[in-house]
Amino acid sequence: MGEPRTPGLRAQSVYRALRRAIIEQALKPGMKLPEDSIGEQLGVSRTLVREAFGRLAIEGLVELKPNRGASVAYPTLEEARDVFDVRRGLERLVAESLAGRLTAAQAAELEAHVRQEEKAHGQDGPESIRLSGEFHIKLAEMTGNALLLRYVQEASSRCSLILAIYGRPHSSECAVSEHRQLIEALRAGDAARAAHLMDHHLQAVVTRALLTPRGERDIHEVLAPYALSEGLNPP
Amino acid sequence: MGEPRTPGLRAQSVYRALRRAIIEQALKPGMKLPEDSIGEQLGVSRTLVREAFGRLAIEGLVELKPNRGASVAYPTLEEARDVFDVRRGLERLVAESLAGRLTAAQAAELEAHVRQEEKAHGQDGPESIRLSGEFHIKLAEMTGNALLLRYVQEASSRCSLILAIYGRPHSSECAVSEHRQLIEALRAGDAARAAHLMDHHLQAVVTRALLTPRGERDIHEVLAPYALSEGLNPP
DNA sequence: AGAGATCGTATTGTATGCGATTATTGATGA
DNA sequence: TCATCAATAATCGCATACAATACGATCTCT
Repeated sequence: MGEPRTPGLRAQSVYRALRRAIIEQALKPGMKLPEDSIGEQLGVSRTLVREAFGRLAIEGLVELKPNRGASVAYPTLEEARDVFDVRRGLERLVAESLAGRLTAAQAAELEAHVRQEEKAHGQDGPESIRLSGEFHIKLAEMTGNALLLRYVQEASSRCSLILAIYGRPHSSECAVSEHRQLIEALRAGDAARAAHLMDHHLQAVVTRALLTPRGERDIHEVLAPYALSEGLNPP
Repeated sequence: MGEPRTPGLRAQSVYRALRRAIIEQALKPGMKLPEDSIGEQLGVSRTLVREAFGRLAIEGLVELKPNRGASVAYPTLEEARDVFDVRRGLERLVAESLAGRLTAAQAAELEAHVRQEEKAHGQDGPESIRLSGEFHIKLAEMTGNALLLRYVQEASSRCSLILAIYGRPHSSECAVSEHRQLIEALRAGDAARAAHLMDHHLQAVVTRALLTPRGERDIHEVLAPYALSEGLNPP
């Protein structure tokens, strides 16, 4: 009836739904994802759910183990570092591509966005995080490079997952002032400075947010300190 | 009987087979890929073929149009530029990550590889192209960054496809001397110089190889000049 | 009581089937 | 002769069906 009859669209919908659910932590890292129940929940067959899992696995949002099904990814700290490193490289490229090539309209849009960020800075609900993420996506879009955009989006969503696991509770991720400086450098056409700013900005995000591992993966890691404090000797 | 009984492995095999076939141009850009016949050819059902198509589509090696099925991707020149730009950014990151961190064994491996390239330089069969591609993959592997490796591989295979379409017939892609210089900079731990060399190396690849569009997408473009020369007036 | 074997159930991997959409070919009329 | 159109065949999107595997509970034997 009201269902989308367009082919391939339902597959896309399933993918997007799961993606959002993971990023917003409705589905928590490590959580099991049975094909059956999810398909039922979403009103599609396992086929489409599997298809979505495939894409999400490639993007690093779900883990896919043979004969054991899918679960929300739980990146290790090492993987987290890798992702941030790549993201820095990609976004530096964004900055370089954009330096001196921003139209007036684009610059205005970015500044409007930053003003929004500033407004949302007080309450640190998910709003603030979402906005600072979108700033980077907007920049990537403005390069006009579709592949670059895709990679930045991918890295960005993985970062969300990572911060959900290892991030400090109330780290407001991106400092608004850093975004402002960046825009200024882009306007001035100073590619080197823009790249440098972006690099340090993302570096700062890491050190601000990604230091304290909280919430551990499995019993082992959780209990290890207790065992030690009792003089036990776990394998 | 001899078939892989391991689950998920056949899916992987289909993906790899198609991927290789595309990169080696056994399947030419633009070629239609019917699920049925390919599955039959490979001895699997359409399901697995579709799965492979999905991955390949994400990687930009096949195009997937709704209700029209899959075909080998035929990147536009603009997309080609995008891919090369991103690749440059990624490999620059590779160079920076590796500078001053190469073990003796790694350096030796790279030099051995370059010697092989030199040897194969005379005959410019697919051997030479494969080797110069593998050099870059090897570098990415040595960073130990799995995501970076994946992106470089992806960009690299897309570049193969692009060069197959737009590349000059006998451009030996990578100059061996440039690879040598790069290794030297990495050894010396000069990150800036290594990044710079990599950047210009890839830039050089583009200008050397990617200038003349040859081989057109469809009947239209192929026949247009003939039509004109005969005074015909196609729409 | 505890370790190990056995069976049942849940879930995955892959194939197949059905309806829908698109391409193609042959027929018809201007 | 060329364009238009209808019927047929090919192909796709998705759901379902079936086989294989893994997990858990019970049962047995020591």
